[in-house]
Amino acid sequence: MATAIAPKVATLYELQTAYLEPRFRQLGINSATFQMLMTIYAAGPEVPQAEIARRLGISAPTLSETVRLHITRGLLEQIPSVLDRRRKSLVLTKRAKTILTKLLDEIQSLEKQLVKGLGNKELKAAGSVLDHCATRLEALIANQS
Amino acid sequence: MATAIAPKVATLYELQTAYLEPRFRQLGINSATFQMLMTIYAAGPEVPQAEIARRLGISAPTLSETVRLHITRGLLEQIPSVLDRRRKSLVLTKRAKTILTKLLDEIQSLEKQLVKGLGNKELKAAGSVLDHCATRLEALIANQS
DNA sequence: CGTATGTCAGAAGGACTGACATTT
DNA sequence: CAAATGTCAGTCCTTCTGACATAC
Repeated sequence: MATAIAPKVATLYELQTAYLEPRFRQLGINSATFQMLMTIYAAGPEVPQAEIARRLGISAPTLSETVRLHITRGLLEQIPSVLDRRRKSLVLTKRAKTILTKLLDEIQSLEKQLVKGLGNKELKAAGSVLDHCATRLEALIANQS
Repeated sequence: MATAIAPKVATLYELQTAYLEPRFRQLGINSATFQMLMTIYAAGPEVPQAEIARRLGISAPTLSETVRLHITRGLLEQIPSVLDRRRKSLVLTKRAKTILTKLLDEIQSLEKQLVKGLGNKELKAAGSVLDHCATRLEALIANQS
């Protein structure tokens, strides 16, 4: 069991967080904000808040509160939907997009640093193993919830 | 960049958490408690709370409060140290050790499920890649803090 | 009418900083 | 006396659940 994957993944994840967190803070956000902005951006404006909350794994009131906070910070806009007047479209401001771009650059830079010194072949092999594990786990979680 | 490691690590870590969290809860604890108990157990009784707090990355008052909480839950004992009367030794109760044993079993079971269907060779190779990345990142973080 | 959407109100958990008594 | 150890007090942030108005 010297080659156990799970603890190594946990360790590496924590290191990644430790590396990225100061960079997030320098841009005035934290990783929760980053995740929310990414999710909203990926979802597009017609996905209702309830669905965004579900994807983020938080409650609707929590997202509501967080959205309000980020509107005052100039990162989000909330526009009444024309399709369904109960809904409010969430849109990233220009400033939010700029921040997101910089963070994605940071993540790409992290990746480059990570794999420096590794061959393309072993990288691909490791990626396959991680994908395999993720697929196995997804199935496990789905089968018992 | 189709083989980027960092996001795969993040995904797998989140899946691991999603898998383990219900098992933690079933035993009446959360992952923060698990980490604390593991750290205390690994440190032994003569390591002062201040050092435990440092290893956990939390402040001394926070640990103090958490310790108090876990004493009332019957998971920790706090014994005045004979070496230094300022210090208080932290010791896991029998119940805490039982819970920890069960959780370590769960983690081992997770690992077995994860790697099912993978060869020993590719597992070892993937482990090496993860170790390599962790080492690189540790160096990066150390060099700029 | 029943359901979906977003928000308000109140409460709980977990973390921090600053001040402090005790011991080294 | 200065430093280390653990704790108290007060505060902040984040999240939750339950209740609610509005729209479908």
